[in-house]
Amino acid sequence: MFSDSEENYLKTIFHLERQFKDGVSTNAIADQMQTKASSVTDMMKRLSDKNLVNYVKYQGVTLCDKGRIAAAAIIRKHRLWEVFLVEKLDFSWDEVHEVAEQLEHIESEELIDKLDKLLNYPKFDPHGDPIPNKDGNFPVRDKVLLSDLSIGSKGICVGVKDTSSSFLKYLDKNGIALGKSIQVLEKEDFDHSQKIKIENEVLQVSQQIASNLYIKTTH
Amino acid sequence: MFSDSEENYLKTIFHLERQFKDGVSTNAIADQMQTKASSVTDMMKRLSDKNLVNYVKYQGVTLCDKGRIAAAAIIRKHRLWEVFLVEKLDFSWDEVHEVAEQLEHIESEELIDKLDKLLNYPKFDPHGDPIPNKDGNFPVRDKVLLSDLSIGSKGICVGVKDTSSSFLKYLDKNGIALGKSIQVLEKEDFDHSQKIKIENEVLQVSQQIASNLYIKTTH
DNA sequence: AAATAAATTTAGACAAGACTAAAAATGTAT
DNA sequence: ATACATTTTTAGTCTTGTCTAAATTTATTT
Ligand SMILES: [Mn+2]
Ligand SMILES: [Mn+2]
Ligand SMILES: [Mn+2]
Ligand SMILES: [Mn+2]
Repeated sequence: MFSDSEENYLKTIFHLERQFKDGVSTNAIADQMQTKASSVTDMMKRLSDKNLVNYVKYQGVTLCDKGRIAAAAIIRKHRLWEVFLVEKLDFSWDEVHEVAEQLEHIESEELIDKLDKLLNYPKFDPHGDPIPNKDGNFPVRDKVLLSDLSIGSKGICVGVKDTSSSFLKYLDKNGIALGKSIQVLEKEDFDHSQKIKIENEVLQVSQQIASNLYIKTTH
Repeated sequence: MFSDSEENYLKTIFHLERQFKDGVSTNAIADQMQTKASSVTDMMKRLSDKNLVNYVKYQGVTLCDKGRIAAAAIIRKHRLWEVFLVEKLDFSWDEVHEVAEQLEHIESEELIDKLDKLLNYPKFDPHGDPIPNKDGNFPVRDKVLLSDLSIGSKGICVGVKDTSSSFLKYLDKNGIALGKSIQVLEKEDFDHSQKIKIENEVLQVSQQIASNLYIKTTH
């Protein structure tokens, strides 16, 4: 249907649209995709010709419905493959992204349906990110950054904002994983570090850590 | 490492080398890949520059060691993915080829190792074709075409020569599957059709069928 | 051995995607 | 409002992979 390159552009625009609701700049896309703005301009013209994006010179780009549906399908594939890699092949959550970047471009509706079934229709990927259904709708889940919780709050770890390998490995090393219970014990005014309890372990985490971990509060 | 296109050429040459031991013609490659001989010539020059094939103008092409190893790796991936699709995702053996054609180009040593492990290190794919190991060595198994067996011979179905969907569906419909026992009951001189026993069912098959089914004889 | 047929390569063109350098548009500071 | 800086687009080039048509080489006949 679409080339790998086109799919990567669509996906990137989809993600950047949250941040830049009234039009994504070619530079923003170029930065994200490690390419040049001139290359982006070329591609925007092509995607526009195919009615996948609304592109007005000098005014950035937004996805058309057709483009948004295509983007959601790619994200669905990416995240389902990530679940597969972690659940079935014992990859760790910091290793799956690169491979999923390739697998997301495999074209086969039936393959994805069967993969979805094998994985028991997961709603979230290994990083806690929502997996859209076949219609492109994303499941929603209340979540808040650990850094925004007040002392005493309890919850469950449900996602990460930063998905870099170094952050994920830090979490592994310190026994923080999705699904584990968490409680804020203390907050330090000076550097915004926190003392937290993960399951039954007490741990001190910096502001940088706390602002990249999503929690679903339990009350 | 190599582009999808380069990999497809290498794989095709590998397969055609059995048939044309002393050099595969550009036309043979073009026919197989549904492309034009002139495109093949272009690619042969590129592959030759990369020391993947030996190419002499007008004299056909053979794989270099480097090219043969690369080809085996691609075939390994293709066949492992086919096993995965059938064993884990319940694809039928006539549906897997197209998808495997795409999956074989995914680049990740670790992915294939882990897939191999998940599948319990299979030696043969759903069509009975051998899966090379990491070093590029293919397991061997004695097999002979059903059409070459004499009356009374017994064996096990171990592979198919024709992997077309129509042939595989015919086998499904008539209860012929890899692993099942088979015995030749009668052979008709006139049209070379045979009466065979599959497990406990008796069946009449044409020469065309018999010459596309591989049997491992049991005595 | 020359003539003809078939296979193969070359020449020239095209599309997708990407890059660099230059031009044009937009935004900001005086 | 004008000058300067930044962003974005355009123009021109390159690589990969493909094609058609023409030229060349090899194979087959007479
Ligand atoms: Mn990812
Ligand atoms: Mn993810
Ligand atoms: Mn196959
Ligand atoms: Mn196969």
